[in-house]
Amino acid sequence: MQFDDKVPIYYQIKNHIYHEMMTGQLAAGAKLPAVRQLAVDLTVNVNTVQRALGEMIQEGTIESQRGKGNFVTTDTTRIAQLKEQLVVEQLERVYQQLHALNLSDDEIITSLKQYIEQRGQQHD
Amino acid sequence: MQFDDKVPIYYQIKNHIYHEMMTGQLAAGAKLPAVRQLAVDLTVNVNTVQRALGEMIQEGTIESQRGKGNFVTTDTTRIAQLKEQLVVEQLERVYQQLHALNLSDDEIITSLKQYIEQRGQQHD
DNA sequence: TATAGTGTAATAGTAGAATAGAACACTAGG
DNA sequence: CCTAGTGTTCTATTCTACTATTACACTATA
Repeated sequence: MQFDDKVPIYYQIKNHIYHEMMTGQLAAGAKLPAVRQLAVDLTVNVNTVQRALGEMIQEGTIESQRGKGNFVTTDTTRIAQLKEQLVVEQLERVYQQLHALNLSDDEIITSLKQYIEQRGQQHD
Repeated sequence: MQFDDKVPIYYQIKNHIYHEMMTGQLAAGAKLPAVRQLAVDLTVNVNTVQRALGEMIQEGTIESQRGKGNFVTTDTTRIAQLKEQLVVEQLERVYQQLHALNLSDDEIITSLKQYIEQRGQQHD
């Protein structure tokens, strides 16, 4: 896996797993790959995986069963809340950053629209 | 100054200075505060300031004059390009992140609009 | 020419992230 | 009961960001 060295790997692993949860690759109640397998897949150490999972267990995002494995919570409401929270965090950050670059509210929206339009022409 | 411990301080200092350049607090050709003063203002070590400035000097964003000080480049085209680049970087990142959370192009734009609208009602 | 203000560089030490490796605890199935 | 698969924990080590401190190089000016 590709990592941005500007941000801790364990943090990026959390986002990676969130991604799979939100896209349905990891449905509610699903069993995650074994920590040692995850470590291999992500080309990362087991302890780093464990650190990421540890935080997600604290959050209630996943549930750990010793000897069995780690499982996505079956609480779909919890997952929906999590998604909303993650989206808002992203929006807050980009808004703050673009505002700091002196873009007005309208300019922020417009520039995003333009970016997506141009992107649509070139890719996908 | 407030720092996010998920990203290197020297990196956040660069953004801080970019911010002041884009908002005109640091106009083209303007002299930056002395590195030791910046260190005090940002409650950070001189070497950390120097690391941030060093990268900006490499970029051509600021110019260093030994014994005199550091100055914002007078090349306004360069500054405009930099701003465009920084904006696009932010857009790319938020697009990728929200896309990873399974939001469609339209949902991304809509959610940003909603966020800004709600924000406008509560703040400022 | 002396001094204060500036950028630059080097050293040494601290803390946190990440790694490697081993050991321990629990579960399921033969 | 044994074994394989699982999560959990611990120690030691490496690397990088950051800090603290000092010294050096250059500029302007009194």
